[in-house]
Amino acid sequence: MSVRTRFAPSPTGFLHIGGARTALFCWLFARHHKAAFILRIEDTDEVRSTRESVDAILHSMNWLGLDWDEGPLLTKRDEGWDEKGSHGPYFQMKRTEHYKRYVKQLIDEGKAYPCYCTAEDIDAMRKLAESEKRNYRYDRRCRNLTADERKAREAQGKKFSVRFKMPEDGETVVDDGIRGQVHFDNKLRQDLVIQKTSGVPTYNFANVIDDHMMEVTHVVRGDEHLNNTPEQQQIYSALGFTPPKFAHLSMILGPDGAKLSKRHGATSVLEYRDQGFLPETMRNYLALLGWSTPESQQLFTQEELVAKFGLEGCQKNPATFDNAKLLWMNGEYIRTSTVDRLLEQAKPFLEKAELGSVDRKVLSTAVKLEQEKAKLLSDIPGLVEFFFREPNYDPKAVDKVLKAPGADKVVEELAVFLEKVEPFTEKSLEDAIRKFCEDTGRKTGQVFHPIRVAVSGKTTGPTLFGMLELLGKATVVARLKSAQKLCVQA
RNA sequence: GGCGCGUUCGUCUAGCGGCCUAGGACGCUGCCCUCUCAAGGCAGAGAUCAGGGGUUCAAAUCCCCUACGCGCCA
Repeated sequence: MSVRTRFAPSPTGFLHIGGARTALFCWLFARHHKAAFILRIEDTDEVRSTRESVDAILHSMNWLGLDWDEGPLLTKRDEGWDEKGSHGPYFQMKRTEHYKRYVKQLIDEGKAYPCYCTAEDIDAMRKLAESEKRNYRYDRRCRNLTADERKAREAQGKKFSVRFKMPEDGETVVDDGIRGQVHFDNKLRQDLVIQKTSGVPTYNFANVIDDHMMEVTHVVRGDEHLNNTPEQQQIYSALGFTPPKFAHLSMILGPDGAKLSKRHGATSVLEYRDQGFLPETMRNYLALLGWSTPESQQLFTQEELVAKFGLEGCQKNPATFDNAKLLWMNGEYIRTSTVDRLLEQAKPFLEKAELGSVDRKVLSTAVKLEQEKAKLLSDIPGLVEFFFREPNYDPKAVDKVLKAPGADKVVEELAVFLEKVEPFTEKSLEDAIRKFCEDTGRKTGQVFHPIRVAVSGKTTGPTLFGMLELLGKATVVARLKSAQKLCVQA
């Protein structure tokens, strides 16, 4: 049988880092096994589900390069999303008839039952248990009602939820792909609600029906679902379905050890994009959060990731998200990226800095000169800006370098000297300026630094002569001249 | 509170009974390279493997208990 797997997010918010990590692992698992990868939207939370969230999830996955074989299409139309795949629909709210059918089947077979207890009833039971210092567990008072008793309640117009009958003894063993066998004592389990009074199925039920109907063979999901798995497995067998293989991923924690959340700063995938991270960085970094190879390899191409990924390498304990390492990795990817790709990825940032329509060739060379310094795509505009407009003189740089003794003379003399350098290229500039140092008896540092600051406004920057060449003679000379007034000591 | 999961450098991790005086990566420190900044190279600090009991000739690795963290249910 062919392998099929899925990612099944609830559209109750943007795709956060934890969700993205789960999506990535599902996707890697699928691609590694050449399996079908399904994207299913679990929108049964009528209150919190939004269309914006669906959109955000779709676009986040698309940005990360996680493509799916079945599920909603990326672009939304007025009436919703078109879908692809033969096992749809892929929105749970479009599948309610199936859930109802199976709920009915379970009731008819005596494997589930209507429960007429109201929220108040449940609350009272809970309070009582608390006052008696007992653990609350639904007392199953509706489990064995006779047909007449049910009729009577319905005649009173009582609404009901539907509960699944858990076995009263024995144990349920979950054979987890990451954790191994996990044993659960059936006695201690609840009769899970599978359909709410609204008629909408609960997560744990819809999930089972869909995974079965979509012929999912492997479920890779977050740790928070491990505790629901015994109930789900019992539902599978009550329905005569073969359960899929489960694998539960550990959680991702914030720097303080608590589950990663909004108060830790950026948590949405798209926020990382907007900060200037490359999708390949996110993919690579997230893959390393809870997964590793025996060699502890750090950097992977997309293909390597797919080829090497496996559940064996997955960590059981939660991982803390580390921004410093993420940043390092992004620098790594920026450095090894082609300039063209960088330009394309940095486009929104360049446009924002009004460098969107600047000479492409100059920009390309400027980016190449500065590439190794950028940690974020959003660093790029600031690094190349001075090639296109008058520099912002950093006061510290001016104080330290231009106001240094003798700097004024250097700047003044060079404005004249560089006028004569021909051709105005990196190589001949270096030769000429070095010779200038020699002839005037100056150390190279005494000359190089003032030029740099006069021309770029900063003490840091790319290789001096390459920078001068790109700037061009006219600009260089003009800036040296205008910088002379900055050299005057107060 | 019950149940479940987890615990190796600050962080991500390697390790599946002897190769461990615990390896790699990020970060940190220093040196080298050098026109600055980066990048790169080299070196270094950093983990009594949560604690305690076993099992074994031998345990980070197997078993038990405790502590702590997290999750689910309530």
